[in-house]
Amino acid sequence: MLINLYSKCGLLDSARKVFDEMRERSLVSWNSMIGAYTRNGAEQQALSLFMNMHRQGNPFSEFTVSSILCACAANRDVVQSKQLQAFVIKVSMEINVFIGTALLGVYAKCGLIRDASQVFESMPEKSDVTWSSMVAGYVQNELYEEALMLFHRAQMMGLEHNQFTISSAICASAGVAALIEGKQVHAVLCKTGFGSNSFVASSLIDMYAKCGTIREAYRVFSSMSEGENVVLWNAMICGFAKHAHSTEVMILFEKMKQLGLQPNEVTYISVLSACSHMGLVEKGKRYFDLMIREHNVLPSVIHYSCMVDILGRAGLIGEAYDLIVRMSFDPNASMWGSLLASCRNHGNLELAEIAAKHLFELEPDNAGNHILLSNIYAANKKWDEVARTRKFLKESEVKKERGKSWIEIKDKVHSFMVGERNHPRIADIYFRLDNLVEEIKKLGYETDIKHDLHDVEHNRKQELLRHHSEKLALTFGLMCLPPVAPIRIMKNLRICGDCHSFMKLASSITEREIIVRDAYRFHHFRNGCCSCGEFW
DNA sequence: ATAGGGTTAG
Repeated sequence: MLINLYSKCGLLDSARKVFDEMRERSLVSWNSMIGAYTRNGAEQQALSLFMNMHRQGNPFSEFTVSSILCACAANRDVVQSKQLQAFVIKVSMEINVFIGTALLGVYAKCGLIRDASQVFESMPEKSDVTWSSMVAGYVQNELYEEALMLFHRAQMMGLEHNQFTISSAICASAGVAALIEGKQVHAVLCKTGFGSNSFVASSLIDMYAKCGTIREAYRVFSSMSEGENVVLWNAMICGFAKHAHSTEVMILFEKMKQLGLQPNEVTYISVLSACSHMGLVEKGKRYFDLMIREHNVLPSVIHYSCMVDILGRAGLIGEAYDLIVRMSFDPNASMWGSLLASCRNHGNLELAEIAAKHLFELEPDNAGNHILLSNIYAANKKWDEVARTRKFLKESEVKKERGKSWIEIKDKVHSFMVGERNHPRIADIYFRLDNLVEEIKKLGYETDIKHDLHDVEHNRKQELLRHHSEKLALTFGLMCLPPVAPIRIMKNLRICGDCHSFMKLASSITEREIIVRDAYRFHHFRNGCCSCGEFW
């Protein structure tokens, strides 16, 4: 059929011309044309053609409805997806596998994951696509644990995994940053032979990088033929950037250009963020220029955000502010946040107040911004302002997110929070941590309270800082892991300066490699030094 | 004949 031939080549206009010139149109002709629009990203045309079809009194089938559901998924419209389900039930099509699968996909894409899972569980017949759609749906909604549970459930039912379920499960492992899960899925993958699939491989690279095992990520990358897939390269470059391996970022970037691969907007995000983490101002400016002039990539708000970060961290705060004002986008919270942090590090009160004013509007519930500004006031000895912030925070509902760290030991994840004593071996952990602190003090370490953002009294502050969650996780790692194993700790917030100094000294005194992933990136501590070179 | 999954991003 000509319509399908044209639509497979992406020639929608030609397909439509054939459709319009047909003297008689069967149900299949209508379905083919609607499907052609849906598959080629022309969802609105698919919908309006369906309206025409319906208005002219033509009958429709399950084929028509599943295409329409797929077209509507792109709209991510909550009300519309509910209406669609009502429609599906009205025309008694809910037991069709294709329709059920498409419907759960629509719900998942709208964020209605409970509805998606209800559709999934109530389907009398499920195909492999139904299973992979549901696993993917959980991943899209950041419910990684549930995605992995469903993946394992499929396996236990004796269903065979395909590249779709596997790549989603790998993404889920990356999402929880749990190496043990990721390795399990990788083992499943090895038995299937989908390892050369680029979707699978790029999520695998990303997973290993996010789990703190950058060498393993590189091994996967090297095992792939040097094809022309930009996403594979982006995943690897991004991994190196997260791990502060900026030399490797630059090398891979040059190598991909040599191979004739065009870096795209994602490549440049990683390259620029590598520059920002390493304090490479001139290089950053050069790449920003190269991106526009040589690779025709229009800088997005994210690229500008990276540049603001590069300039601000280097102390060029005025220049960073000018860039925010000059660009044609509305500045976002992360940009103002980056500027505010730079103002604190380089002591610029005037721009700090401007950045904070915007942040308070954009993120009224983020207590961290208020505390950051208050710290800047304190550094400038503006005690009235400090007291005002303190009072505001006490009276308002805004709370700082609590620090949490976790570590994988064998097949279990152990998590720690300041002030919480839920862990079965907590007394022992505190005892050993206090000993470690005493040892490290002999090397000249002093608890440094200026890094702490808690709004509490000073002596209490010192006590909390002493037991920050990453220190608890480290102590537990030292207690449980074999002497040569690197200690990998994950943390939900940015690591504070005190813990950073602490980790450096701890890596030297214990002769261990310590890897801490904070909210932004990885720090590799070894022999008293950190890979971030104090830029973070 | 015509239908429903998956990758990288501050």
